[in-house]
Amino acid sequence: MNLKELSTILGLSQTTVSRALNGYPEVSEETRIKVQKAAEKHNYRPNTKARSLATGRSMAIGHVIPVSTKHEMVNPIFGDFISGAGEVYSKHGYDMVLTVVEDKGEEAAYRQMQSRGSVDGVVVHGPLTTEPRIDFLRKIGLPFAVHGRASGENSDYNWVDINNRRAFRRATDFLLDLGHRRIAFINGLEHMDFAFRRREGFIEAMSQRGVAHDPALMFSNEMTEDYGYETALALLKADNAPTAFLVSSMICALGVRRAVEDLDMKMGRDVSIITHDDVLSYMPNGKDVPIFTSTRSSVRQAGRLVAETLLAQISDPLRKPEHQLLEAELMVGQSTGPAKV
Amino acid sequence: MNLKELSTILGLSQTTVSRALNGYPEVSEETRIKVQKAAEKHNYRPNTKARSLATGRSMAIGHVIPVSTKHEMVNPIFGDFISGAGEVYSKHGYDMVLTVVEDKGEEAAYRQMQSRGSVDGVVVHGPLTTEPRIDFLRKIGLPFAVHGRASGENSDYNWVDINNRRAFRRATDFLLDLGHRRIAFINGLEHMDFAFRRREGFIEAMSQRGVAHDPALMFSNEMTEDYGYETALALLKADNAPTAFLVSSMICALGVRRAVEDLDMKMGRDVSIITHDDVLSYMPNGKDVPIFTSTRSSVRQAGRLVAETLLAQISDPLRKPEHQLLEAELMVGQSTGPAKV
DNA sequence: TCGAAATTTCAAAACGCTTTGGAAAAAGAC
DNA sequence: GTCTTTTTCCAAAGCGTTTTGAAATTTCGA
Repeated sequence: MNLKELSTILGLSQTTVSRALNGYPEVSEETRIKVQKAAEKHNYRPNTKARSLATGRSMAIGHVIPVSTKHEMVNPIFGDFISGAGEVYSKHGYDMVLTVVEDKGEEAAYRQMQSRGSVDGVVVHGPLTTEPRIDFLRKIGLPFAVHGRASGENSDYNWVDINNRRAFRRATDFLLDLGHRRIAFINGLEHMDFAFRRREGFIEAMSQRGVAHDPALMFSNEMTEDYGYETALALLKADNAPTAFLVSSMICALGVRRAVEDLDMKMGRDVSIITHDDVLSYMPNGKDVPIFTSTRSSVRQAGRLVAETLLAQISDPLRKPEHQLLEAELMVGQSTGPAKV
Repeated sequence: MNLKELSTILGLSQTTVSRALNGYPEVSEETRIKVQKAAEKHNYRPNTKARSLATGRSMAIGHVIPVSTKHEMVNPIFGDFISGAGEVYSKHGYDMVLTVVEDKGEEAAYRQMQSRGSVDGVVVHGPLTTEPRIDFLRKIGLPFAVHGRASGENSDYNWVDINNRRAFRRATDFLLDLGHRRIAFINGLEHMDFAFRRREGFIEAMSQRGVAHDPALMFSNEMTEDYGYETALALLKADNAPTAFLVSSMICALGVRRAVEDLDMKMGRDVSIITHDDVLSYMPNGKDVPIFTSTRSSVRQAGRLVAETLLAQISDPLRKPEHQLLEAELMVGQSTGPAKV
C-alpha cells in the first residue's frame, strides 16, 4: 500500500493525502479524518526511503561501535546505553543504525554514513583523551554528540558526561576518612578519557590530604573480572598490602572481592572496596542495601540525554553545543569500613 | 557529490557511470576505470535512500530489542551478539537498524518496519517456548532468522541455536559422575526457550540415573548476580544443602560463588559449580585455566551465523529454512570436584 | 567499401514520497 | 449578482538512484 494507491482509493490527490497525514493546515478537518481512517484501515505507512529522499532528512542516528581485533572487548555498558538512547529515538520517530567497525575504521564509517546520507547525526562512544573523531566529524559536517568528553579537545561540542573526577575524588576522600592510606586504584585503560579523569580525581584527593599516591598501587587495564582478581590477589599477598581498593567498574570489583575472599578475608572488615556503578540492568548492586559502596550514575539515563542532545542539535543546526555534567551519587554499601590499625 | 554531478564532470551519462560503478558488463574497461578513479577522487558514494528506492531492497537488517518496563533488564549478551552479527552485515554492505520497544510493542515494530520498507529482514531475539512472533513475521512476509528456537512452534523457520538440552544434560552428568546427588539448578526465566530446554536436559540426566530431582532445588529467574547469591545462600544455610550448583549464566554463577565464599566454604572443594558460559568478551572465564567448569558456546559466533543465515534467506527467498544446532563445549575448570561423602 | 553484428553509450521512466505554484470551490463583502 | 478573499484541493516537479529500450559508435566479414 503506497500513497498513490491510497489516494486513488480515497478519490483524492496524493498531495492532499500526504498533507492530511502530515498535519498540514491546508486540508479540511473532515477530509483529514477520512484520510486518517483510510490509512489506518489499509495499514498505510509512508515509505521511509522515499520520504527521506524527498525531505533530505534520513530520520536515523548512527552509532559506530569499534571492535578491536586485538582485545576484542565489546563494551558491557553498551546494551544499557543503547536502550536508553533507543527509547528517545523511538519517541521522536528516529531509527538507530549500528555499524560495527574494526580497529581504526571509524572515520571511514562516519564518512560513509555522511556521503551516503544514511544518518542525520552520530553519537561518539568512548572518547579518548585526545580524540581525532571530534575534529573529523566537524570537518565533514556531520552533527554529533559525545558520550563522555575528550580532555585534550578544547573546541566546543555536544557532550554528556558524568563528573568522573569529582566522583573519584569523593570516593577517595571517603576511603581516606575511614583511615585508609594505602589505597589501590584499579582503573580502566587510561587513554580513555573517563579513566584519565578518574585517575586525576584519585590523585587530587590523595595529594590534598598530603598522602602520597604509590604508583605501584595504580593499575590500568581493560575492566574484566579477571583483571580485578589477579591484580588484587597479587597486591594482597605481597608485603605492605593496600587496605582499600578503588575500582572503576562493578565487574572488576567482583574480581577484587573474589581475591579478598580467596584469601579468607572479609570485604568491608579486612579490606574495603569502592567501585563505580553504571547501574547496568543485568548487574544490580544488591537489592535493598547495596553490596558495594559505589559512585553511581545510570548509563541508560546518559543514553537518553545524549540522544536528546543530538536530536536537538539536528532540529536546530544553529544551536550552540550543549553540555551536561552529571554528578554521580555516592552510595554507601557493605564493602567499606574503617581501616584496621 | 551525486551521480548527476559526477557524470557531467566525466562527460558521460548517469547510466554509464552507474553501470561502471556497479560492475555491469556493458561498459568498456577503459571508461570503467576512468569512472572509478573519478568517483574515488570526488569521494562519491551512492545515496542509500535513492538506491534502495530504485532497487526495492533496503540493505538493512532490523533488530528489535524489547525493554520491559517491569523488569527492565537488557540482555547482557546483546552487545556481543550484535557485534558478531554486525561484522557480517558490514562485510555484505548491510546496515543494522535497532529498535527499542516497550513491553508488547514488538509486533507493531515489525509491522512498521515492513510497511515502511526500512529493512529487508529481521532477527528475532530471545524466543519464548511459545513464540507468537514467528507466525506473525511469516504472516506479514518479512524474512527472519531466530537466535534460538521455540519449542512450541512446529513450523519450519531459520534458526541458530545451541544444543541447550544436551549441554545441560552433559553438565548434569558430569556432576553426577563426581558423586553429586543434591544438585541445585539455578535457571533463567523458564518461559524463555533456552531456559526451558536447559531444564529438560537437567531433568533428563537426573532421571536417567535414577536420581529424583528435587523441585525445591530448582529455580527460575532473571539471571543477575544477586539472584545467584541470594538463592545459593539460602540453600547452603538450610538443612540438607546441595553439594553442587548447575547455573545458567556466568553472572549468576559469580553470585553463587560469592555465597559459597561468604559461608567460608571453598568452591570446587566444598561445593561444585558448573555454569553456562556465553564467552562474553567482557567476562572471560579466567585466563589460561578456566575458573568455572562450564558449558561454553560463543554468543558472538552465534551472532555471525544468524546474520549469515538471514542474508542467505534474503538473497534467495525460495531457499528452504536453515537450521544450525551448535554444540557447547564442556570445559573443566576449578569450580568442580568430587562430592564430599 | 558496405552492411551486419557487436560493443558502447544514452535519454527517459520508475521507485514513493514532499512541496511548489496554481486552480477550483466556497465564503464573504458590497 | 459581482468581485474579492479564503478555503480546499490538485498537477507536476524534484529528491538520487537503477534500469529499460533504443541510439550511436565501433568492429568485422565479405
